[in-house]
Amino acid sequence: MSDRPLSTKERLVRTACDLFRKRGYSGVGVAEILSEANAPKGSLYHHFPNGKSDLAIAAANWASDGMLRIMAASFEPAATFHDGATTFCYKIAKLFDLSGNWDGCPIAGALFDGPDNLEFREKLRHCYEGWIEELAHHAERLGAEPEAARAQAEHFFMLFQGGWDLARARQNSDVLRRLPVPA
Amino acid sequence: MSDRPLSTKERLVRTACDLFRKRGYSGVGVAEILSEANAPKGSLYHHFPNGKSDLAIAAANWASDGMLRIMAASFEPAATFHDGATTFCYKIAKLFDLSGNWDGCPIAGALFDGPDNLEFREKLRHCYEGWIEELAHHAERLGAEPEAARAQAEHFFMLFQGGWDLARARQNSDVLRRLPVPA
DNA sequence: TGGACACTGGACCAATCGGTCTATTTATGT
DNA sequence: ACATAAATAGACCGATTGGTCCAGTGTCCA
Repeated sequence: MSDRPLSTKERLVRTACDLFRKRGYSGVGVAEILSEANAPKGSLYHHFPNGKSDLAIAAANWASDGMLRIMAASFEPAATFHDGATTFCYKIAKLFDLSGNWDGCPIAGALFDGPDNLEFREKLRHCYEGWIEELAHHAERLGAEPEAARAQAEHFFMLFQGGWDLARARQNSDVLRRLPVPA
Repeated sequence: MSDRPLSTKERLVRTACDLFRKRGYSGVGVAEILSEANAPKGSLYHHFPNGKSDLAIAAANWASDGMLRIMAASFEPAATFHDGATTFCYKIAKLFDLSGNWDGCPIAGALFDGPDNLEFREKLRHCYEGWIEELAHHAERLGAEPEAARAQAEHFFMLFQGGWDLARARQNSDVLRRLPVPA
């Protein structure tokens, strides 16, 4: 929570992430990112030689790291996977509310309408797999067999992603809070 | 399965739907839709006076109706909700494979990076709620209490949407086929 | 045969797209 | 103080964006 002013590069990554989450990769122009971040065009192409797509990857990685931290903070103190999942959903729902009920998953926002570059998609897919691995790690730590842990992780991942979609469509996070209901 | 040639309007709706599912609303230009559909610009603005956004709504509605038909075909012969859900997932996975492993949900493709027009989003949200209602209807018909049926429907909807996302990220439909696992 | 209307074809438009390039300012190390 | 590099500032570019407009074509009914 430091208040030190952000560097231009950091500002670019953060605002790009915000905007991509709201309107997707193709839905946001570089001009808008630059004006929102108060940065000139030269800076963007200095820090990210490949321009928009580099920026999108940096934004996704930054957001992915943040997501992994939220996961860790939710699951580490939890007694069961279900408890951790519940905490996690509440945290995400809270952030969703703060964002004005419109921020989507930072990976999906870039992955599904980004450039049809294979390497690009592979990088973002890797973020997803990282989330699932983190979930599986906690599931295993909390008692599940390796194979079952992975299944549990994937299952929760999908439920959570779909819940995010529905919350976005409704502009209402309630559904996220009711997510990990015991069957 | 009739082979009668499609009208220009139908061709526009179908190709727009296909393209939006692959690359999202902003990711596809009208020029590309027109060339893919072999239609001149005049036809588009004749059939859809508001242009791209009208076309997107028509495409989403058309796809939504198709989805409802697949749901009906999957759940009507089913003995339990779980059976119907399994059939449904297999059908969607099959279509996903046929599409080249990249077609996303037709509603999400337009909803999440379409124009920030309120009416537009409301129309697409309505499609989602229609799917959930259809699922809830079958859940109730197959024995669930109304409230439980609705919860079951929403739960499956989210799981399914998230599964679709993951299948897309991996370009592999396997995860869809394993979806409605018994807890 | 002629008028009405649905539809097609495509030229044309201002605005925006992502990106390049160079000049200038700011920091850094000696 | 000076040299070197990092970073900023923004003019400029061709291509593409969604959209408008109108002349032409086809079709159907009077």
